[in-house]
Amino acid sequence: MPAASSPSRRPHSGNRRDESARLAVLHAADDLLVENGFGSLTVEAIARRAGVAKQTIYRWWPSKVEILLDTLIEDSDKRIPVPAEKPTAASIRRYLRGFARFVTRDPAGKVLLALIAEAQHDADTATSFHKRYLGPRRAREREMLTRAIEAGEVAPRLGADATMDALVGPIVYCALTGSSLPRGLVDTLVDDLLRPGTD
Amino acid sequence: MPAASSPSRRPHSGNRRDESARLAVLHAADDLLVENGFGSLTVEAIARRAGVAKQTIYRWWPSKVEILLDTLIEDSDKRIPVPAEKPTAASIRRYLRGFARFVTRDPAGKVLLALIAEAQHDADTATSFHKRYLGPRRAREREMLTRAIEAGEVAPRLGADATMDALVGPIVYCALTGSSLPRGLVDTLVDDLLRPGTD
Amino acid sequence: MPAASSPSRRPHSGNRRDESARLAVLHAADDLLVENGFGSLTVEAIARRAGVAKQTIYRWWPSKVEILLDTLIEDSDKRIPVPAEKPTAASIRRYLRGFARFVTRDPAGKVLLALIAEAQHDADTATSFHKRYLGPRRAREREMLTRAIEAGEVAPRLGADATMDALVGPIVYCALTGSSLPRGLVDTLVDDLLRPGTD
Amino acid sequence: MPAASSPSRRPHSGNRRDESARLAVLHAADDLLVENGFGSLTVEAIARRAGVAKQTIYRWWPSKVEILLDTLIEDSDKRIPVPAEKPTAASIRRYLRGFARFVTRDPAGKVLLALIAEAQHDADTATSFHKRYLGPRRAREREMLTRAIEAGEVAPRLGADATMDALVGPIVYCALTGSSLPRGLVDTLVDDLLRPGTD
DNA sequence: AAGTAACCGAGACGGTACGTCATGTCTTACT
DNA sequence: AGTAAGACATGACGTACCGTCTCGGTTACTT
Repeated sequence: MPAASSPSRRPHSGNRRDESARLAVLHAADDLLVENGFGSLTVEAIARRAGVAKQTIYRWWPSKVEILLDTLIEDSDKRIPVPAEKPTAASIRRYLRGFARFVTRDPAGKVLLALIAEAQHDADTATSFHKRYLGPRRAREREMLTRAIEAGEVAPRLGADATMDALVGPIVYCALTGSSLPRGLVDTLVDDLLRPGTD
Repeated sequence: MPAASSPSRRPHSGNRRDESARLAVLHAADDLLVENGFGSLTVEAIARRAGVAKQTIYRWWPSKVEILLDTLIEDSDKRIPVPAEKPTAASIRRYLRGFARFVTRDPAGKVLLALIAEAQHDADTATSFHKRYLGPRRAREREMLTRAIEAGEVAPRLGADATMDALVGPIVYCALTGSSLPRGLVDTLVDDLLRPGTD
Repeated sequence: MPAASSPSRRPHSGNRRDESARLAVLHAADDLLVENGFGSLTVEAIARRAGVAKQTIYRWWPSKVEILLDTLIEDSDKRIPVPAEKPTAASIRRYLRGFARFVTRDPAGKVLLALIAEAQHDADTATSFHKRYLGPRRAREREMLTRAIEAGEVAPRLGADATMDALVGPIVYCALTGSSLPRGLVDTLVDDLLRPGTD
Repeated sequence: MPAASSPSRRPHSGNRRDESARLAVLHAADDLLVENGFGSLTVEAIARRAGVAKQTIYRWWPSKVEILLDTLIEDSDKRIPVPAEKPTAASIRRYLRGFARFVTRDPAGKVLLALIAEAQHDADTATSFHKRYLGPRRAREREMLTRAIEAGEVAPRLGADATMDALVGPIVYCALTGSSLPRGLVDTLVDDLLRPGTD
């Protein structure tokens, strides 16, 4: 064996940002959050787990919250995209069920809960969370619902935003309190609040 | 009588627990939470603000979370008692409006949000929060709703617990996301989910 | 078993100083010093061990050092009294051998070493130690030596105080450094420094 | 030249140990010991005085005793080196006088006394003190004396170690008890115990 | 081909807060 | 009045992370 490689070293790319380091940080943060909870999620632990220097984290992310936001945005775009084309009552119901599964059973859902929580503790987190995640997502949800209303698919008594809150709120609340989602909750909410089709 | 009292000293009561110290801690914690948020709520700051030794805090509370739980329990028993006698559709509506006001406008409501949040970050907090606050409160809410159902005041399609989650969830969710509660949300929820009388 | 007494309780006497408490404190301090060293000798530990309230200690002794001084004075008067009547070269030699044994092997000797040590760390200890122990003892030793010189028993080249320092110093130094006393050290010191009888 | 140097900032050296921090700690410890005594020498005070974070101290020293040992070793190598080459009766006398001055008058000598004292209170200190300071120093002193004996410069009746104890003991003892060293003590000890030349 | 610039792991640094321990003062209730 | 019990304010302990900094070393773009 020549001098070619030190044994267990991830080689980095030199001049440009090291994509493998970025991914390692994202995954380390996610894993640690799921394993030990946000409370013991520290930048030093992420760096250790990712095999990355602390400074590499601080170079690219202003705080651990932004790391989690990055993972959350990627994951929720992948797992629970907001239906965009021609939404029907059925597709909304499907979306809410997907959201409920994401938030109660998917490890990635823990990140969302943790960020909602941290936003209570820290104003910067709240700002970032709204600007980067919640705002855009709500906009797409509102559009989905508005189109459905215009198409006559659903006819809620409340405005689009308030209706989404009334639908999503119980799901998030159950997830936050650790209660398993009661059977039929999503369906009943959809039936009672969207009054699909008729009155 | 010359040396009767040294001027600026809160005398403590000796062998028994100092009630004034207990209250000072509770209020200091509450004030600091409202002023600076949970993120910068430290035991040292509480002790400073309360004019109390750190050890006095650790003697009586295992963590700052338990301090907040104490204030929350006292405050919410005072401000938003669960109606006990002969609940009607109207009293339930009134209770939910009170709860919404508590959680969105009352400083003491911040404590509830902070504890829901911290329960996401720390398992011990979750346990304590459920055992000492959420469990008992939910039990009383369930009883309230069950009695109203038995009395024919309301007729929800879901079970008592699920119905409470569907009613309370949106309120808490709006508070957590900092959105102001949409006009008419509580009323619509009551109307659509409790189906008072029949349909 | 009458109703007279709770089982393992030393009853206290009410109005006058409780002699049994005094002795319990003295013995507890001594025992703890020998068992764990001065470093972990605390007033609270003494109180626990003696089965006595902390305040009872503070009422009668200004510090733990004074407790140790009390035990040291009683013990060294008992174990290594300074020969008073008609001192001879032989009785001085015997005294020094006794002192050496006390300081290297007797548990009570540990108290002397601890107080010499603590006197380096704390000025009040130094003052108290000199006033209550070292001063009086040195006075008696000087008198012993002076009488022996006047009687022609010994003829040191140095003054009485300096000679005692030269005799006692090596013994204490060996004890402090934990070295076992070299064979023949005391005898050689006596022979070489006191030049008994002749020149 | 505007940004040439930020004025009052001790820049630290990055990856490697900061030598100026090391020295600041050493001097702070030394100064505080001399000013206030070992009793009020705390790690926090050292850190404050040195302008250093407490953790920087704990990173490099396991306890304040080791800090003092470092200063003692450096200082006594500088101030009272053990004569190595061809020791004579005169050089031994000179060494003892230097040692006496060090221990009674030099501020650095206080460190030696404090460590001898602390070794009585704490077993770890005793171990460290012997291994790092007393052992090596005694070895060099023994060698000095052995060579002088072999060269016929001196002829003590005791072994080399015991003789050194008999010479050094009184000096240390006087320093510990705060008595000023009696005039002629060192000379008389040398004369009577080393019996230089003949008998 | 040599020089430069941006990235990387490593880790020391000054800080803040943690939760624990001992201090010496104080009050209560009992004997 | 002396005592056991124990709460209290104070302050040091040693630990864990924070976010900033500098070090050497490694590519990959210049020139």
